[in-house]
Amino acid sequence: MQTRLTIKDIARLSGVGKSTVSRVLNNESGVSERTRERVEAVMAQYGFSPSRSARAMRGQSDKVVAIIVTRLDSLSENLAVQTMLPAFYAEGYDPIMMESQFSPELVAEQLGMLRRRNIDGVVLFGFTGVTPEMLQPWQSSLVIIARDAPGFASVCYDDDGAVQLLLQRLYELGHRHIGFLGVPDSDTTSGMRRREAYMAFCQRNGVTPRIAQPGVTMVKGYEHFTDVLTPETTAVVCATDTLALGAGKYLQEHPEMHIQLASIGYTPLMAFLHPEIVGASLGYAEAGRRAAAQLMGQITRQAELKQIVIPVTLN
Amino acid sequence: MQTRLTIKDIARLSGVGKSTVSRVLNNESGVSERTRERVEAVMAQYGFSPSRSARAMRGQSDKVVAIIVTRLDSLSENLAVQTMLPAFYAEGYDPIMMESQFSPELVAEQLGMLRRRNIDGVVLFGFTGVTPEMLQPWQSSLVIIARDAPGFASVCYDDDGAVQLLLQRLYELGHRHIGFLGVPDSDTTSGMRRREAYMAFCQRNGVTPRIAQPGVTMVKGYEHFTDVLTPETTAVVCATDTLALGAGKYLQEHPEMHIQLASIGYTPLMAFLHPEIVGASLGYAEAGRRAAAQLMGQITRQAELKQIVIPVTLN
DNA sequence: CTGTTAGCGCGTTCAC
DNA sequence: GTGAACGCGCTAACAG
Repeated sequence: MQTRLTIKDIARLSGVGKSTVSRVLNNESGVSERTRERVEAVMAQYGFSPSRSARAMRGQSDKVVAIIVTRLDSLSENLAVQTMLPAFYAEGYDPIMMESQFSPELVAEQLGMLRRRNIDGVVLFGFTGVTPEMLQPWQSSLVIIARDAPGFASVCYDDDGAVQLLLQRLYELGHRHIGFLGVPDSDTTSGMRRREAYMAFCQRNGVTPRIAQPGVTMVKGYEHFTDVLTPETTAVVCATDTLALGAGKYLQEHPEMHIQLASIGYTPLMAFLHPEIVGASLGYAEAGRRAAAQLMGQITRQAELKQIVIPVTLN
Repeated sequence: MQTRLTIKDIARLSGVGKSTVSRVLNNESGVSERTRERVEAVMAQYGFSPSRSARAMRGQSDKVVAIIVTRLDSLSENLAVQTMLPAFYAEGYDPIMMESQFSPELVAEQLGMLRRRNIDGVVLFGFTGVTPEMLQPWQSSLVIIARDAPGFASVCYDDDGAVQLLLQRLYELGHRHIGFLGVPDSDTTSGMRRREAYMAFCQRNGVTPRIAQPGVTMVKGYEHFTDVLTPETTAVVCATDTLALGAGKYLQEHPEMHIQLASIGYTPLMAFLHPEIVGASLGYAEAGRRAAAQLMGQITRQAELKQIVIPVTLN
């Protein structure tokens, strides 16, 4: 591997000083149009690109951000990451990935390591157990997704709106006895918040609530589907698509039941297996875009720490 | 943010010279036990960690590797990445992620960018269209997964073995008329290779082959499932779990058919939806581990470019 | 407008 | 064994 050429070489090759090359590189003013063009031509010709490490050492930033997902095989998070990556690359930032596995301790450790590495920013997929304290050092260079924390930038999903949207649709379709298959309250957003939104709707519309919060897995959805059924029940809202898959399997095995399912989260898999389900999309892709944009704003322009809520859409 | 302390500070604080600290840092010999301990104590006390950028500038390596997945939402690839990440972190390497979206052009572009960035190594999830030529510059610091290329290190799945294992099992179960629902030959491994393995088995065992290769999606599996059926057919092998999900749905809607499904790839989703399916696991997690180990070996110890094949297991 | 100079934090000779 | 000096590629301050 031949030694890469440096800013000095470019300077020599284009007959100028190093600092002029540096100025051109950073689009600084104070360089005549002619020299700028000449230098740029030489750089292009030799395919020159400055050493990241050297710049990082002078400035502060090594232009690296971290994305901490809860689980690499979480479909929803992947959809968000998918839109994040190009956004980061477009700004010249390298995204490194980590997996928190829903462990607050692991996150604390990872954040520590990232701080020592002098990383520029972090996108963290939140979950129950991450406390504002552990995020404190990152306040100005962190965006948290799926959770909000006071004083931090965040991109959240509209749990409340999603539940309302689904219930309203079911209501319009004539359903008056609607059960709710949910996640335990220990999960703030997908658990408690969605349940509360359901209860609020019931109260407003004189619907008798019927709730079960068995867990997060397909199996739980399958086994506890009947928990939310009364003889009058004609529809059930599932708090997550995973639960909905469980419920869907139960219904498939009981074709006589004719219960309308609704679900927060609508994946291609669900569209294929259960096209009849009414689904609400939380806008993962959009969340990724917004999170990346927000973080870049904070890093490069001290943008204010906004709390963003992604609008829901019905499928 | 207060200015981080440097090797110089540590030197001053422990009453030695910079180079001694440097030696301790790199575990070099030629430092008395006493001073080493003293310096290490100081480093620990102040939580010192050397600047990556500065080291990168001196040596070659910035200790960054890239992982190029085809799609972020590919479950199989995620399982491999999941085991890769800790392996990289354990060696002090930061893994940055990219998505190729099955586009050879994109990969070429990404590899170019990575080369300019002076990245240490790449794990590439292969697919049809990536040519050895574009990988050439990376020969010594690349591991390709799911494809093999002559002269490159690779970690491959045992397509042949998986098909054989499944067919053999079905055969043992008494099935003699077994169809094959596959992926088009344009995909070398999951398409052609698996089909050929099927045909070879049929030939050896006097089974009449019955093949369809409609595509890769669930919908294709669903719509073309009947293509591989004859009145005698009692079992069907699906080349991928995605196809199997499609076929499974078809069977669920036709409970009278009683056809035994078998599939390459066995996910929790499938275990839940279709526990009756005979599945072969390709060993994604193991592949991730091996790939990371192989790459680290190549980078740090010029390990030879091995072509690794992960053994299949039956579920 | 442009070239020169001085470091950034670290690794690497060299002398001591 | 250990420290002082030098330079990596780049940016920032200062001269011209």
